Amino acid sequence: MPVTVLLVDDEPLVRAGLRAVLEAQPDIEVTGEAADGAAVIPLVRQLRPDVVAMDVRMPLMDGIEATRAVLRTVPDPPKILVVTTFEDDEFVYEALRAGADGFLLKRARPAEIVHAVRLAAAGDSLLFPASVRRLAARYGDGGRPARATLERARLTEREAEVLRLMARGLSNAEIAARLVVSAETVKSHVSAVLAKLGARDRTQAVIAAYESGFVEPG
Amino acid sequence: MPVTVLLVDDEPLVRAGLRAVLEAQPDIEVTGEAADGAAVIPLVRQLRPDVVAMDVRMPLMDGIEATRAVLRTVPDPPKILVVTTFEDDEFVYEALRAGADGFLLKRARPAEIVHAVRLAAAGDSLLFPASVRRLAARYGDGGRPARATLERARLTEREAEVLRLMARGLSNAEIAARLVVSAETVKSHVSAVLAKLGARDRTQAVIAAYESGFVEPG
DNA sequence: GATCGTCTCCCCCGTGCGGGGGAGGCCCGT
DNA sequence: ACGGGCCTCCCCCGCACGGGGGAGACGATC
Repeated sequence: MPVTVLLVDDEPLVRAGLRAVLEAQPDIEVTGEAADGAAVIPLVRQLRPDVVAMDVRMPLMDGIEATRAVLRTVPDPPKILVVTTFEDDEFVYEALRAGADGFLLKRARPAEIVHAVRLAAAGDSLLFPASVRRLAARYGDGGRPARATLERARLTEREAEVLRLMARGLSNAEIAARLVVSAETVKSHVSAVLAKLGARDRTQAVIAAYESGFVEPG
Repeated sequence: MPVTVLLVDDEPLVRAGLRAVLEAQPDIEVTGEAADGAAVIPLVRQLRPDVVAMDVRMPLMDGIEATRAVLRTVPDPPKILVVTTFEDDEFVYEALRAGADGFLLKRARPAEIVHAVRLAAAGDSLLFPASVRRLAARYGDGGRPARATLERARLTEREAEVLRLMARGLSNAEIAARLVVSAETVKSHVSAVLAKLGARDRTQAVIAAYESGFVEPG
């Protein structure tokens, strides 16, 4: 049986885009749409979708409020994916606390969006971008347990941290300042990252980070 | 024969939405897509669409610049509809001055979007929302540039080519070999790219390329 | 004709980067 | 208790990188 999805966004164009992307998949079915969070609860009760794609910024009731409302009042609630334009740490944490299961970045490629919906439907809540995991780890009780392991590479924790900062354009000196270690230490980590990724320089490493999904655009 | 449309927006989701809305019409055909204004001119020359749906906010080259560039360099140019999220007076007036033929508001209903495209294709340029006419009336014949628009990243053909190769991890020497020019020439282009993108080094430039959709993962 | 933008090539020069090698402290697991 | 990752820091060194200049050739535009 297919994964059923409810779309909640005040912009018809975004709804149309999500519908087009999702309905291209044989195993995903968009069973309803809503233009505001205020309309979500009755629709969820009626349609009982597996996943709700929820915009954050809506006129009457925003996505955070609506997420809280659904999770508070609906028994056996659907997975909720928050649709965002930017990775805003502030509101990402709000959504996390409200109980959202993941994010759909508007900048993401269709395949990634489809993937996120499938993951959410399967109960897998590992689809948070890096910033969310950082926040979840930092704030602790935010909701889901934080994911520490990154199986994508055999990078150590520290090396992954360094790679993330490299992928944000920081120099070795800036990374050192950020991590409060010496520049020599950063150089060691960078060299290790390059060796493990088979990259010749930091640029190739960053490319690998993007291509592997280790970091995501947006 | 159908109305042909080129979609230019850095968000794949918006492109998918426009495509879904427009292709539902038998007399409208989406013949191409681009993720940044920098890619528009060659595409317009190649596809010769009737209408271009142009986003305003794009990383490398914004919709205003791209609109100017198209109208300045392409003979018998297409009608250009600027896609906006909000009715931003600033953008609206800039777009107007750049020569845009109309607007597509993301909040608009599909029928209105379709209507706007048909009107534009028919050469009717009366499809500005009320705010635009207000502005046009207020500023009259335009006694201002006012805000000196800082030169946005407007990459030349060659620079874009170099950036693409940078984003594939090539060194200056390798790019030189690929393009059959000297390494000095490549250095010149790289410096120009860095300056235009506001990047400090090639790594930051590559990051910008990914974040803007100028290159895409996978 | 003059001007502008683009592409091409060259110089010097400082430095950030990355390789190679080594080393001490720490917490694991066996 | 011992080895093995991991993180940390240090040395030397070569070089690609990038900035700041300048300049000639070509085409398009004015």
